[in-house]
Amino acid sequence: MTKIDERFYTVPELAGDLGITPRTIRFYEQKGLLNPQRAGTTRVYTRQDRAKLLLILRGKRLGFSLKEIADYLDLYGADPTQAEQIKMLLERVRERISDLEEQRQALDVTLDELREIEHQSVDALKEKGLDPAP
Amino acid sequence: MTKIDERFYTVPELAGDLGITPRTIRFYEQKGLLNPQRAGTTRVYTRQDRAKLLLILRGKRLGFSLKEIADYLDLYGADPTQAEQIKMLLERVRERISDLEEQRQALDVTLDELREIEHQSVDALKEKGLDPAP
DNA sequence: AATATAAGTGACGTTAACGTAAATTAATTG
DNA sequence: CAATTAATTTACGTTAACGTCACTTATATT
Repeated sequence: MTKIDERFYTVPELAGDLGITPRTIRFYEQKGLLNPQRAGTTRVYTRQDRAKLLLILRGKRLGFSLKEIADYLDLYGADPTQAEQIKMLLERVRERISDLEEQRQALDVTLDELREIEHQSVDALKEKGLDPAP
Repeated sequence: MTKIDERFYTVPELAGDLGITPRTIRFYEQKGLLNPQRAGTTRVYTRQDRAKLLLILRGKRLGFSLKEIADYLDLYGADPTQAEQIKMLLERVRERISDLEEQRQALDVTLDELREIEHQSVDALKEKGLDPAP
């Protein structure tokens, strides 16, 4: 048993697969988010590395900063039970949710104000006998 | 008649009133959004200038870039009928509305995904006999 | 006039997340 | 082994909207 699946990836390969640029992957490493092995100078990524990169991209999509993602990943592997990791994740996720809910509120307020301006503009143009092209 | 209300403002005064810093006001001028008169080297703002600044701040609140605001303000005074100005405003406002509505959609999708993660995290902690502190 | 206060100026710094270009090194292929 | 291709490194650039700091100039007060 434990015949491990030995599929390796290179930077351009991962970049192509995941729709990002090589520069981005190296940038993440520079920021401490990835630590691939090397074959000479060439980076070699395992499937775990790839999974980690996917986690990073997901975090980004969800609006976390690279710093936050890095903090989270630091618990990765340093926590056998993963309980701390999950707790921290939960905390951040809840923070993020509340941020976004706030943003949503603000966005709705802004939308209302913009619609009001739209309305007024249309009225003003009508009074000049012009067509606002709705 | 036409006894004009001659109230003038200075940079720090406006800044204090409007809750921004003097540097910001000078920055706006540097970007061509304001053109106050001078008494020697000191900037002197009329009530019109103040109104213009309020317009700028409102535009910012609504999410327009300084560039967009500048473009808009350029029509100010260069358009006797103001029809063009209103048309352009309407166009930008509609663009902005549609941007924001899109953002709102994306935000809702993100929120859903985050809530899903929250849910999973809570479950995972429960299985370890830990309290997720809801 | 000397000092103090206020206003202005110019240059540079900040933040985030990379992009770009040029120069190097390494690996592969004929 | 020479040439090509691939990967890396290094350094600097980008964007937006200002903030900071160190001076310099101007006005006001004593």
